[in-house]
Amino acid sequence: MSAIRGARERARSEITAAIKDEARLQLARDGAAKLSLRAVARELGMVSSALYRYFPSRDDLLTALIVDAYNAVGAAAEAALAAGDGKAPAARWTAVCRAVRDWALAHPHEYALIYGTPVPGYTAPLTTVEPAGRVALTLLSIAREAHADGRLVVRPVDSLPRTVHTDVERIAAEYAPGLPAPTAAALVAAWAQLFGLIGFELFGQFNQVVEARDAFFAHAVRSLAHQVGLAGPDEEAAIPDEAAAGT
Amino acid sequence: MSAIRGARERARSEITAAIKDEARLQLARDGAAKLSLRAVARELGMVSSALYRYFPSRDDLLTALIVDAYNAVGAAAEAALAAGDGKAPAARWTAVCRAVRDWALAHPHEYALIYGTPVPGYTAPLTTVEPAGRVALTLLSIAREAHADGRLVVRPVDSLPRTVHTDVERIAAEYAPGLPAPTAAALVAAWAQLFGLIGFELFGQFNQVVEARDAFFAHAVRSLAHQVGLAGPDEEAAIPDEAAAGT
DNA sequence: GCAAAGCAAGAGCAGTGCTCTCGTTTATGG
DNA sequence: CCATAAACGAGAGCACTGCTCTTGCTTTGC
Repeated sequence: MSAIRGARERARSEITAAIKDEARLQLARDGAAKLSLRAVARELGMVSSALYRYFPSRDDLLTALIVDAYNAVGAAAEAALAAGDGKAPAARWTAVCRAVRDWALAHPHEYALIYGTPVPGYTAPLTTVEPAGRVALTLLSIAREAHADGRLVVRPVDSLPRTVHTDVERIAAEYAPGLPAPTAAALVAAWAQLFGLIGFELFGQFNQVVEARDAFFAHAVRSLAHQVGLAGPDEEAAIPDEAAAGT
Repeated sequence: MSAIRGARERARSEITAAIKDEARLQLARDGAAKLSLRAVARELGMVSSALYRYFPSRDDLLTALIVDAYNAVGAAAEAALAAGDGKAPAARWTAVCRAVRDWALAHPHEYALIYGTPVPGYTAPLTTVEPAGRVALTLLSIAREAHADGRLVVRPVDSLPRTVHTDVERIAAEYAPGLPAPTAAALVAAWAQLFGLIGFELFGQFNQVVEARDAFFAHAVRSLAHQVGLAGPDEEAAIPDEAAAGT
């Protein structure tokens, strides 16, 4: 994918990019449901059928946009992680969460495309699974590094069901060897819950309920970090829960 | 809405119901995006333009379905709450959460309609906000009653931002007077997070990540209850794995 | 009993995704 | 160098969509 193979191939990749750009524009403006192949082609000065030389169907165009969106939010998360290098795990956690939320607020339709309702009969092709995992892996890496640095608070969780244990052990083994299963389970839950918070804010569920969006999100995300065990040593002292559990 | 005003009005309400039923059928089968007025009309043996006598536009039909869906999931939640009357707050919490999830799994497209991406340029009319609040109010009432019974564990939350405090105070004042602000804040967060968990499971984000869906959900929901402060002292020991003495 | 309102039907408009055909251009292999 | 195959753009066309308007018919209410 390096050398210039010829004028045709270069033109092809340029046109493909132009189509995606225009499609992304319309996506951001009107949403995924109103994305029209004909409108994209029209805007690009070509006829609709010509577009099918580049994307075999509307769904394939959407898939390309989905992959891009996953990569964009993943890159935002990773950048926030890298920017917070050296800081306390809890701070990095909040930074990454905030980055994801900021991206979502800035690109609501793209967010909806990947974390909202999947398009009708559409099942995500395998090309999307790797980009889709970037945010999750970013969050996971925070816990992994915190664990490696001995800064992870592993709290005695009321016994983890065995089936869940095997699920999270499999994940931990692959991406964060040594990570305690309860932490991994809490992380997966926090991961899903994070997008619950963002989705509710973005899709209007918080209207007339939560007005202080920023502060509420920050508060909730801090709570999530605590739930995972990422609470920094400074703010950890607050909560000595009633020790009412044993494995 | 009681007396039979006449044959015409009865026919009208019957046809309206038939349209909604058929639309709900197609919604469940193909999803909201593929819901076609013409197809509904065709299936009912009428011509498409006739359908506009009953619903002025496709969006209005969708709105009707949205209201129905909110009421359905709300009713499911309330039923679960009523069924668990007298039980420990945590048990009632999990029961309600489970009921919402069960409803979602049984009606994925209807769930997506109300908790997924909002339809394109669509802004929810005011008729939807009351039904939309039923699940939230059900969850809130658990905390309210637990608080009234002195079974609410109010844990010292690291200081609640003042703006968030006023938000949740407003909610508490209206629906659960006396409920501590930290609890109310935790509840709102848990509410959103609950739908994060359900959405991720339903929309495929848990594919190849979490396989033990039931157990994971139960675990996560228990954790949410604990976060809100609903963990009853008796409930704490009741785990499906080790058959300990429950309530 | 009659005017008004409600109603079903049909035609029609503008738009959609997608397919097929038809010339043209480009790249490649003999 | 040139012929063949592949890629390409344009256009017509199909089946579908939401929605509007007109035309008659039926029910309702005064």
